[in-house]
Amino acid sequence: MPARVTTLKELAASLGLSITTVSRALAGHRQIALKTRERVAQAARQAGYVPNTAARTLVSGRSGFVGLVLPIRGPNLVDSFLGEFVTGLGEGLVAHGADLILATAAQDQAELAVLRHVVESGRADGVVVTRIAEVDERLAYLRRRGFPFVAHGRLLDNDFDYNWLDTDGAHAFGEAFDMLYDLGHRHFGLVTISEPMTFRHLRQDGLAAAIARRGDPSVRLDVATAPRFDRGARIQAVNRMLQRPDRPTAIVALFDELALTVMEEAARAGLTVPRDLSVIGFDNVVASAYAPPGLTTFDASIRQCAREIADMLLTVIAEKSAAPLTSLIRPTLVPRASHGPAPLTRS
Amino acid sequence: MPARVTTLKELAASLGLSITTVSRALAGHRQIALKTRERVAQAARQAGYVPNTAARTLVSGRSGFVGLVLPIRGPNLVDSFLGEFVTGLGEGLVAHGADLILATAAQDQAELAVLRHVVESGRADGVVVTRIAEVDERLAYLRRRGFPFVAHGRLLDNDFDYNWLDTDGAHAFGEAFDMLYDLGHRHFGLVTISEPMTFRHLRQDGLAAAIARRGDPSVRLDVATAPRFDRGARIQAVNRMLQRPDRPTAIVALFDELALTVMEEAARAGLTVPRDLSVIGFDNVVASAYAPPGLTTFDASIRQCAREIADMLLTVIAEKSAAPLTSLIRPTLVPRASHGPAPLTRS
DNA sequence: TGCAAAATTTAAAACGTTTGCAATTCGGCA
DNA sequence: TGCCGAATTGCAAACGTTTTAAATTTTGCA
Repeated sequence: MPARVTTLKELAASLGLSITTVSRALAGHRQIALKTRERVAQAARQAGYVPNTAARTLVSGRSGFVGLVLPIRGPNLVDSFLGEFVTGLGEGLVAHGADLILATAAQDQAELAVLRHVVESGRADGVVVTRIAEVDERLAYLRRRGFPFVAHGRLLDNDFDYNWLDTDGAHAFGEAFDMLYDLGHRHFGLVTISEPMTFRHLRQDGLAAAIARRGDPSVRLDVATAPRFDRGARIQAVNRMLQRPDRPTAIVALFDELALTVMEEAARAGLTVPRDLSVIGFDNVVASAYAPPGLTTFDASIRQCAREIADMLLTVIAEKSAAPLTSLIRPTLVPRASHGPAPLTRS
Repeated sequence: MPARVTTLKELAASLGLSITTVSRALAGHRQIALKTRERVAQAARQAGYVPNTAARTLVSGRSGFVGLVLPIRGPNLVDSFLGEFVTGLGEGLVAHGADLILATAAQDQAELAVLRHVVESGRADGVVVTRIAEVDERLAYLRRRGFPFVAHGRLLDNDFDYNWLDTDGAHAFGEAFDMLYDLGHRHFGLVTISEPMTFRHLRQDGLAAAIARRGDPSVRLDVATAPRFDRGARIQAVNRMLQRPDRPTAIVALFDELALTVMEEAARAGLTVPRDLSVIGFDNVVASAYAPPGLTTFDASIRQCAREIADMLLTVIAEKSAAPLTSLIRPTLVPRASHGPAPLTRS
């Protein structure tokens, strides 16, 4: 109720004890008499005492925070990734009394600089790194620095060990291929992005591996690439693929947003999904359930992954053990209505 | 590059200066010789010096953080609200060198307790409060405590002054009514929630006011209410409204999620939107663009609002002036294909 | 050259907590 | 009653920074 915060000194004075004793009593040290501990706990509760984070951090070297550098985003979010991710992290952290710090990278500012600032200022005991790039200076920095972190995603080469959790996109894309192949499709399209993120390789490689496994030389794969945030270019790339006389009968998109574009453009081109064209996405964004005829996609359960990432990170922070934690989550197929048998005839 | 952080003491020692001088030089105090300031800045840059947040906070009493208590959410997020809101806050904060702290309320934990903890621990210089309830103990606490905050949303009664930013839902719902009335609709339905949030009143009152303004006694309004997170109950409530022989010809939903349910159930009941039924939502979630035939709704530009909230809060923190800041943002109509003329005949 | 004023730098306290070590109190036994 | 060890409590340092007040150096002018 008071306008000022209660401090340990005040609490100690009101109890006629030393600061040391009160501090220890609240921490539950057994060397403090049980009766004293109870008396202190009672007084602290009544006074609404909450220890000052800055002071505690300063002396203990632990802030109780985990950092996340906010991905710089385009003008419009089209999915709930960030919300789910942050919610999941929060859920995982709160179980251990930790909280989340969100550091935003300003427009002109490199994400690495923000990360460095978070780390060097001692704001956080560990960080989560998302959207892993092919050459990721953030991971290199954190490793050099010996700072606890967990990556959401992976590097392509495993030059060094680190903690990561990734969605098994390779497996999903293989599964998508197998399903489509069994439905008679032989001519495939992949819509991907030009940004150097590792997940595009992992997923594309998973697709290629599944094709190779099948060993059918009649299988063909076309690839369309466009910048992630350039909607115009994306539409162009999709249309180039759709309007060729020998267009694919099945298109796999790197993620739902691209798949939705494919469905929109297919409709505009007079194609009926899935009769003329099968489309499969990845992420299971909310809109994928609403976009007619309902997009078949994979659910990566972001929130759940984030929760596990939080757990991993807290483990890493607690015991700076050498053994790197890794986790590969298999996404689940969400079969809706955008895939079907390959069209029988083709000119 | 070093594994340990650089401290002010080390920096001072390496420069042959006192800690005081280095601190002041970095802060840009004019009393320090220009040449010294430059020399210090150079050395700090090279050493990668970043001041320790805990120490700075402890002595200055300012953490440079703004707090947000994460709304406890149901198992599945259906929109990107949180992501947009957090992004907007981050954008607003980073311009002033502030960052965001996200505190999650555990399942069984009251949001107020988490808020109290954030405030009393000195983690944050101010907080943002969302989802204002009819009787909101958080606002009461913050006011009693004299702690800087900005509310996203408003209380119904203006017993005391506080800083808020709200979307003008009342105006939007009035606008929706006017548009539908002019299209010939006379029988309206409102789908709302049972949770005691103030925005449902503000929007419903806006609708009622518009009806009253029109002064047409033939206008009729039915209201369906269901718990926010109980999908089953919501569907039931919607169907009760839809399956009455004299169902409304136009339904306004408190927000898009409800409107999407209305459209789904209407389709299931064999009704064609907008021929048989007009539907209007609020929020402009991504799915509303994809749900056939395209939901007419209002865009509240969450991200923009959040950015302004951040600005307001930083102002409040900087100058604890008495004048309360308030801002009422008018949402823009996003006309899509879910509204149209009232059906001509009715049994 | 000397002295006051201006310019520049520094010592030390403070912020609120944790913790190593020392001091005090207590109970039991001779 | 006196003493020892165990139980309990307290002193003081430390964490890294900002800031007040004071000390030191430099400059300008007689």
